[in-house]
Amino acid sequence: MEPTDETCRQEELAEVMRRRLEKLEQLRRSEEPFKFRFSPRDPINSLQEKYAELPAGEETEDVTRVAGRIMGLRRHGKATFCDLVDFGDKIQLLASVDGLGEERYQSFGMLDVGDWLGVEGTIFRSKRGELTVRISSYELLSKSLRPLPEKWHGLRDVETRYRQRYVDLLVNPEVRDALITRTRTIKALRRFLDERGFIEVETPMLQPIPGGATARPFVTYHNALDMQLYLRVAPELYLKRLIVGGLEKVYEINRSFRNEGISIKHNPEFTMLEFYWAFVDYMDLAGFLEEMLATVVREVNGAMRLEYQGRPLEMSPPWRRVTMLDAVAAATGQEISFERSLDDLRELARGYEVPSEAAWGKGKIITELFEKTVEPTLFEPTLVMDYPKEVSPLARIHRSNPELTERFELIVANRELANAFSELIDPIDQRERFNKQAELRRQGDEEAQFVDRDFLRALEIGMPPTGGLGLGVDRLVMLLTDAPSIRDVILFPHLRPE
RNA sequence: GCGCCCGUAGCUCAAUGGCAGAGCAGGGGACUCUUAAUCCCAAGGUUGGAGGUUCAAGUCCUCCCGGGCGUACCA
Repeated sequence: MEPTDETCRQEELAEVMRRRLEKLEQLRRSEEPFKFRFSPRDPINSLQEKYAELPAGEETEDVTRVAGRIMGLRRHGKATFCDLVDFGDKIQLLASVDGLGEERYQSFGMLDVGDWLGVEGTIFRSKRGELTVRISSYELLSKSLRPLPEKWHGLRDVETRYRQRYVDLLVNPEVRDALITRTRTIKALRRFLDERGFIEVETPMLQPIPGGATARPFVTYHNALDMQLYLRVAPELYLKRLIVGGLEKVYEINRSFRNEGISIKHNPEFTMLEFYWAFVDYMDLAGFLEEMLATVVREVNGAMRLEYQGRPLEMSPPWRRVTMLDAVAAATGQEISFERSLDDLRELARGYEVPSEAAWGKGKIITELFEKTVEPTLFEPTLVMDYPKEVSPLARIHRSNPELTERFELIVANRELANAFSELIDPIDQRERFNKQAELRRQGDEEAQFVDRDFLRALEIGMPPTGGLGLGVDRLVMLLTDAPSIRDVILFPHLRPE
């Protein structure tokens, strides 16, 4: 983009901007309109706290320096009230001929809503009860050239909110609140794991073989190495290598990328927590997950009861546990087991508008039936236990049923929030599972997993019994912020270029 | 991908197929405790883009661009 062209075009289009550019030029003749610093200063929230008890109409001699963005101007001839905001906190300023003198008051009139301003003055509380700084001196810190959205209705246009998140953040406080809830959630997760001896690590996002999830990857290219690379769909296989390497408790909170459709629940890049813990199995993980989320919800939300999209959502453990087979049996009123024939199950699935593909086995059909008939009914937290082997190529075979794995998912508000299993540590079995996936891939399944020979080599070195868990952080934050869309908890959701 | 809906001034929104409007912001003026300040005046538009139907299109039709929701794939 050519800045001059863009500026000229704007000049023709927007009178507001043309006038501000003129002001800027005029200012440049007497001062630098983009200052280097304004320090020291008092944060506005600290002043609001310090003077919370100051009664209306009461003056102080206390001198303060504050800096922030002008979010409102109310001019009354020889006095002007001004709303100044820093980090979301507001304080009122009073500029007057009395306080500034004719000349400085005159040039105060050059300021616009949106400008960054630094002032010095004394604190008082106005007759109407507003904490106010009586300005004795001020300086423009940075000139704003574009107008902000209307003060009352704000910025509503969804597209503009996503594209110009910097404006959205200024005028829609709930965006800032959601962002803060997000960082508090992630900090609470970190603290919980750190306190229990987990080590945070970072593993490759650029991977020669994308593994750890059944999903289509993004493809990219490394010039110097002349090779294709993939953006990771999960950190799983690398974290498990670390377990092999003797790091017995590891976790990573970071982005993964999946080349799939965008929806209210899906962004192409999303944040996942994955942790791996040696010597425990999936039953241990189930209890640990309950404790972890209970702790996080209590820390971030205060109470264990949330409200999500108009419905009460009780997060207190213990959560309901049900096996996938029992859940599907209950939903269909039929006995669900691997004793039934493939055709039989296929016929049943058809009855629920689940058209099964030729390559699907019994496990896949049952899982699809689950997603169609059960998942939409699970609002309160539910641990769905024992997923079929066919759809779980990295999970260990169930100790009491070879068709199943020791795997559970946590479903909350009709969506998958976490996924965990007793890890498959048998290299011979893992090789067979990879080969099966490779076969599906040859048959055209683009989401089937790749054979990762180095990962197999790691398993052959020897991996201890391990439990591993992945948690969708964005989705957890959605619950905690009552957000209908994942875009509400991601600062810059993916959009097509303007 | 597919289906439905939306796109009008900087922002928020109006306008039976019949002269494109309002509030806020911005401009000029009055005003020294206001806070959605108030009052007076003036200005602001290629109705997302390109075609078409019509005496006449913001409005109807086709295509394109962007967005939202649903659906499919998935966490």
